[in-house]
Amino acid sequence: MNMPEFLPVGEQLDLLQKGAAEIIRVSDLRERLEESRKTGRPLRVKAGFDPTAPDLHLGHTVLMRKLRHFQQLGHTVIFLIGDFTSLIGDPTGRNVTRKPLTRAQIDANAETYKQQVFRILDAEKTEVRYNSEWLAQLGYEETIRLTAHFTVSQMLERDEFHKRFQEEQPISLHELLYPVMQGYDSVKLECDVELGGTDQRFNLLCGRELQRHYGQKPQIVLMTPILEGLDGVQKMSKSLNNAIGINESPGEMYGKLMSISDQLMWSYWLLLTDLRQSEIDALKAGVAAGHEHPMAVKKLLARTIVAGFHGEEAARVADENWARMFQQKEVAEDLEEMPVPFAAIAGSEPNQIRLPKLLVALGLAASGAEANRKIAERAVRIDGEVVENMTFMLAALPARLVLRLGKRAKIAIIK
RNA sequence: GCACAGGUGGCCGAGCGGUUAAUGGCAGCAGACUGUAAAUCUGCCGCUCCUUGCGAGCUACGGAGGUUCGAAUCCUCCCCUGUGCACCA
Repeated sequence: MNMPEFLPVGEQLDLLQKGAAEIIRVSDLRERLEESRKTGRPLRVKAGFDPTAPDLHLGHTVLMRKLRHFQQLGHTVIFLIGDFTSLIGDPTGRNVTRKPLTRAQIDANAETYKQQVFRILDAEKTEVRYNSEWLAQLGYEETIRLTAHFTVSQMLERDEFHKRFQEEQPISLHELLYPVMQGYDSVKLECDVELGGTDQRFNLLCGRELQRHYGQKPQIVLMTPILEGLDGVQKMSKSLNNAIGINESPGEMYGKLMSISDQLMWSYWLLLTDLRQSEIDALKAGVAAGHEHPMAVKKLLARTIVAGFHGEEAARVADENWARMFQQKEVAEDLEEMPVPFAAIAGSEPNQIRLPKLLVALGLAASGAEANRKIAERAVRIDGEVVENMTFMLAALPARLVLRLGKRAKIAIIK
């Protein structure tokens, strides 16, 4: 009989508490960890994900990293895919109720989700579950019993609902059911711990409530902070256009990380790297005292995070390219090349091309009208030279042009 | 179901018959300055076309019709949201 070995509880807590916004409650977690160590039973730790937006960004990884910490300590991590929830249509996000996804979309999204998640979690040690396993079978009768555990005013206490109610914004009835369903997941999975962002607070607590009703010990709730996006103000989100996707190229990731403010850098260190709190504090003190240049510390941050997703070598290259492009104002070595058929951008004369069309084809401008404006604003360069005209004469055909609009640049191969 | 208040560009929010692609603010993009930072200042900020001009055309103020030389603005119907009423007749 060999029981799994667990680290002393104090050490486990140390890792688990790093970067956690709130734990309800720490004393319960300590107790549960002690019990687990004594009996050799790993804790069951759940986090749920709705496979609605299959592209993960660094904001999601804050939670994933915390899950990994549990995994590293030998506990069981349950990656719960909220397929049933998204089948109905996820109401989060206070504007419109999202349109329900089809089964095929959900499956496809769940697949890409898993691929991305397992860049952080150990696939072998992760229990993947779908909440349709039990939710799809719930009849109306059982649903009524479930919802009877909560009152309307309890539900309206949830900040999101409360706010909408105050602002006279619509709240659909089914949206009130979400916390209930999520809580029921915890019951079915017999969770010891559930992780979520601080925005999930209400839902997480519903799990505790329901577990009590079902005679289970209420789960411990660990909330991770919401990572601020590149603007340093709003939460990182793809739709707010302030996100760094985990599938982005090393160069883009590095560049975006360098664009964050000095102040924001510290929470990125805390939430996105494995550096210990004491080490972060030391860096911070160094910057404050003036022996460390903030840019150097930020470069190290960017390099560390990029290395985590793409490896040391890619991070080194990204680092060099960034310096070349922005510090020495040259063109990076590995700019993306894009083939563009001449016919699509041809002007009225032979070998003449229309630049707005080229910029759109390269994805540097969203529309021809925008490209026009940017050229007029002298924001576009070809091979380093500011563009003065809307058209450009090619010397020969195939041509290779380095196009730059603001901080982004691409190489067009025109055939 | 009835009554009332609303539905304007990514968001908030003016305009309530005519130089209105539609005042402001936020967000965004670019330029200057920098450490590609942040802050600040300046410009831009519906789409298409070219002869890039203070050019031409198209589309837009929930939807569909209508009135008018002319409508985001007036009328009709419809859709959507919020609030109130609802029993004791």
